[in-house]
Amino acid sequence: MEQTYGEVNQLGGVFVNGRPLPNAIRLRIVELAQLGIRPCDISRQLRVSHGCVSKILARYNETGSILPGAIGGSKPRVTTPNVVKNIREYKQGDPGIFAWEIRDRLLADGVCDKYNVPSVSSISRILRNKIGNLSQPNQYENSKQPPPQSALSYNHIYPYSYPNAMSPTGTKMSNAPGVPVTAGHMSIPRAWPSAHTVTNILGIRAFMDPAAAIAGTEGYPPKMEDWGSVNRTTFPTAHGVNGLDKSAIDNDIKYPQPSSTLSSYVPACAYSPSNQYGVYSGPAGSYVTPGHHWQSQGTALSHPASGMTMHGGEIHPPLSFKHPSRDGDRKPPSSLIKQQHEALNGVHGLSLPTSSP
DNA sequence: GGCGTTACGGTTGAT
DNA sequence: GAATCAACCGTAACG
Repeated sequence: MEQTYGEVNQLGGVFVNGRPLPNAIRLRIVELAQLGIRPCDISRQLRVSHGCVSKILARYNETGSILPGAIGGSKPRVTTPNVVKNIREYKQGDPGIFAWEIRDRLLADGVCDKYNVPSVSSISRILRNKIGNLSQPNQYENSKQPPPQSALSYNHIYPYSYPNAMSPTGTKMSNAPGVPVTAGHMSIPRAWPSAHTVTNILGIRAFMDPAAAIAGTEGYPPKMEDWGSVNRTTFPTAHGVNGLDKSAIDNDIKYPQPSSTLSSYVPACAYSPSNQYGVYSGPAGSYVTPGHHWQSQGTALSHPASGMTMHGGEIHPPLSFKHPSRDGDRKPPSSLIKQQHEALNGVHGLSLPTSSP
């Protein structure tokens, strides 16, 4: 898991197949684009395939987030306790009811919508497995009832939080020594089909559920897909815990980038130790900090389409995001204004290449 | 040459 | 605990 491996793409960039680019790179792609740098030049500069640049920028424009989507997992189950409860009621009211009739009633009563209504076979299974013996106490009714889920669709935030938001017992999440542990990463609701909703990716739940945001301080490193909920306030600096940890150094080596600057708003723990590859580990970001402090910290990056505000940390004013599509005057690198170069060189230590070497 | 799209091989996490 | 499935990833190639 922690082993170092990676591949080199045609541009000489290092990547790990199947894994997202580091947040730092993703952020820089967006930043450079906001500065009016063409995607092809961003691709060359960061040594990321143009397809990837295009994808990240498209996603950013669409969702306001540069974070990767939630990898793995399954869609939320449609047989929610509420659905089961209703099915039981239907069955009790009419023992001869057919599964397809139940399905229709679930739709008609607004318990489900067309997107999350269980299939007839699912209903049959529910009837067989969960309702077949009505004398048995119901597992759901004995527990806390979930929030109302009528007409729940995949586009809603599915109550996909872990049973225990604190869940420090997550055995898979080792807390590697020397690796800063971050906060507020658990219990990110997952939504389908789009896992890229701003609220989802940015972990807005931290706003609505401060307890969840705090939960992560219990030493439960964030899943990478949970970066969005990393609470910057809990780790003042990227290397503040143990100074420069090895992973951060590795990152700088393999991704020659001015981490000293970048890490100021891309803290080290964005890639959880459990998800870090050697080539990717190190400073990464909570520049999209969902914590409730981010609006009051430093420069905020706002996304024009979503209205989302991305925490800019210590991003310099020249990096205030502009929306390229609205600038309308995207300039080729060769004609980059001096300010842009200075912004990039000064802020990121980037030496912008020109399109034609 | 730039860029959107997509096939591909890969990873991840829930079931 | 392994297998399966379905989500995601970035690259490379195509148009």
